[in-house]
Amino acid sequence: MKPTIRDVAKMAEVSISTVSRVMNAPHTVIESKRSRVIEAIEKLQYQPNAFARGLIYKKSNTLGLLIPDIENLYFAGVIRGMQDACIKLGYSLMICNTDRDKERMLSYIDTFHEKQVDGIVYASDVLYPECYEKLTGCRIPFVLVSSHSEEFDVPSVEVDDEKAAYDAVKFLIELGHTEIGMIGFNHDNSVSGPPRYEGFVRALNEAGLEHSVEKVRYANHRFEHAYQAAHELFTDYPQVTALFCVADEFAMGAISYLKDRNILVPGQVSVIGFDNLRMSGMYIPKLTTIAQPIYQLGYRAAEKLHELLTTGKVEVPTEKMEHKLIVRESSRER
Amino acid sequence: MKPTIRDVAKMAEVSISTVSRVMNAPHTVIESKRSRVIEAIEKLQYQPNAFARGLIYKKSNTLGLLIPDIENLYFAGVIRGMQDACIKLGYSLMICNTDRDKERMLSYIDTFHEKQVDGIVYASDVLYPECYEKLTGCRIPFVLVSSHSEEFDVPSVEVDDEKAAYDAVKFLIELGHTEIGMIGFNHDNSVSGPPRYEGFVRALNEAGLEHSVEKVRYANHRFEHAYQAAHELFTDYPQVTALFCVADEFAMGAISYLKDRNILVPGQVSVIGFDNLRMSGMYIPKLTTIAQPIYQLGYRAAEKLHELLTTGKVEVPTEKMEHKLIVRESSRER
DNA sequence: CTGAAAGCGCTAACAG
DNA sequence: CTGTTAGCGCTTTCAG
Repeated sequence: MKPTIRDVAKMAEVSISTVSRVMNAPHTVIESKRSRVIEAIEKLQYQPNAFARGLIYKKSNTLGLLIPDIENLYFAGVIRGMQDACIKLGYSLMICNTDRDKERMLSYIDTFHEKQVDGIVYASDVLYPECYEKLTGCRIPFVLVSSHSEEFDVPSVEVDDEKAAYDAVKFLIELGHTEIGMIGFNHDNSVSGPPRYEGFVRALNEAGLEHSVEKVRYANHRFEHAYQAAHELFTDYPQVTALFCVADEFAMGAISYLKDRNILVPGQVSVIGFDNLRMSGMYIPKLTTIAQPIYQLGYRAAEKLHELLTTGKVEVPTEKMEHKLIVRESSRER
Repeated sequence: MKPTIRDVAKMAEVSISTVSRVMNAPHTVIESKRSRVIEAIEKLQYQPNAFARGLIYKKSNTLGLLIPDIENLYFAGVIRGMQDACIKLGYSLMICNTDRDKERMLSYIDTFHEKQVDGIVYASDVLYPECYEKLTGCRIPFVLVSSHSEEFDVPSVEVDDEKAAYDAVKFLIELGHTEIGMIGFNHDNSVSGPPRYEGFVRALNEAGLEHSVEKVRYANHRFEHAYQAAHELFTDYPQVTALFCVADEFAMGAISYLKDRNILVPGQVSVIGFDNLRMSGMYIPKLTTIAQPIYQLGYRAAEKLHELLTTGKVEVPTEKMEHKLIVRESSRER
């Protein structure tokens, strides 16, 4: 059996409250006893039982994270940021992969509830009403990252998707391109899909390139789908010379397709991505992209949740972080 | 306040033991009361408190995972497998990113201990004696994945690294290459580093290519380092025409270097990787590689840990899973 | 079939 | 400064 506070007390020949005190308010216990207790703790490798503590404090010092796909480099970066923030703030982290499946989310929320996580970061997925209801029903505080909600009033951290997409497309236009295509996220199961499309449209309109508005195909978060989407797009519009992809993974899928078709990037087609994944500078060609502060997004989300947990509210409920254009090799003047 | 068993009991007008019974042994309570209780549970959105339960059962139904780098696609795949197994087996998962830092591991083990995880999967890192001591001191059962230990007797799941490396290099040799280089893991902080090097050497020796044995450079798990390692290797041995990389990420880094130097892959140099990451088929050129059953490795590790937890031992303590050569575009006959 | 009561490991008054 | 004691929310005998 694992040693309990009683074992420590016995070994140190003090009462259990004294042991408890050396753990929670060391200076209130006389040196002689304190050192005996500390010694006993070390000898027994004693660790206070988090269940018993949780029962009293009604806190688990654990945060839950609901994330669509851990195998996506974007989310892996977010997790890393969150985890570092959690270390700083004293939380453990429970990560759940939702696969964008609503049932799975709902069931994970139940688990989180049962395990008494102190709060949840809800990443990227659209905030389904059912999830919102359940979360508020359980009274679990939560924040959104890489997402936001029009319907509900929930703190969030993200980039300005519309503006970022606009900047990307504007860059392509300034390069002299007039036939511009896009590979976007489906609008029905993504929250950044619509604003990124709007940014695309705004840049086009501003440049009088309305005719390109229809050169859009949608893909489902993984590069295989982007490969396929690129195939459809270039079959329908072979005249396209520049492509805006709403994710670096899509850019890689599209470039892979173009390569298979022997179309040169950036020789014949310029491609710009979105995210600036860890590997984007290593792709061939190196990806021009809109960088998101991925790590910081995760970090800030955890901080925000912590703020909500400790003060009951957040100063800046919806926060937009800066994006940045990074020009590398996959784009070129027309 | 979250509702407790008392609230449910009150609403259903029964005692708390009856409520407890409908949750744990529904058939032992009469239908009329049972339905009242169930109704109350739903109305209150009641979830039993895992702390209280844990205190009694001395189980958390939570597994811990110690992983070097969540941003590495390889580990992301392992996690995915583990998580699916955990769902099947009824565990939650607590993932911690060690960054290969021993202090960090030790501190995470303390956290796991305190949170009373039922068991731990220790991924890939070398099993430091300090960690082993602590883990056994805490009496937390654990298994290794993508790793093993010579020193200690711990269950493990991995591939046969020596054989896999041998197969990779043999493939290169059969392609007619005689000047073969390698980019490996440092031997001092990786467990698969040495066996993969040995496989390389064995294949070379078997073919009478001993002169290539020294054409090795080491890199530190990320492609930037592999890029640098490739630089050093090709500066010292420009005659190399085939390269064995012990990770796909290394292969990407090396190819990226070669590309920057205008050396064609596979035209002038053939490259073979290791892992078969999710993105390896999307790289340019598509990577020839040794596939590991990444997802299954994670899945099996969780199953093995579960076996250890429930039966107290494992049937097959050290398990090797099958690897497989996948030929794509980055390799070619000499 | 059901309720009362003990107790899991710990903390927090409360006396001394 | 320190020991005793009453719970935290739940499960589990033990009577009835």
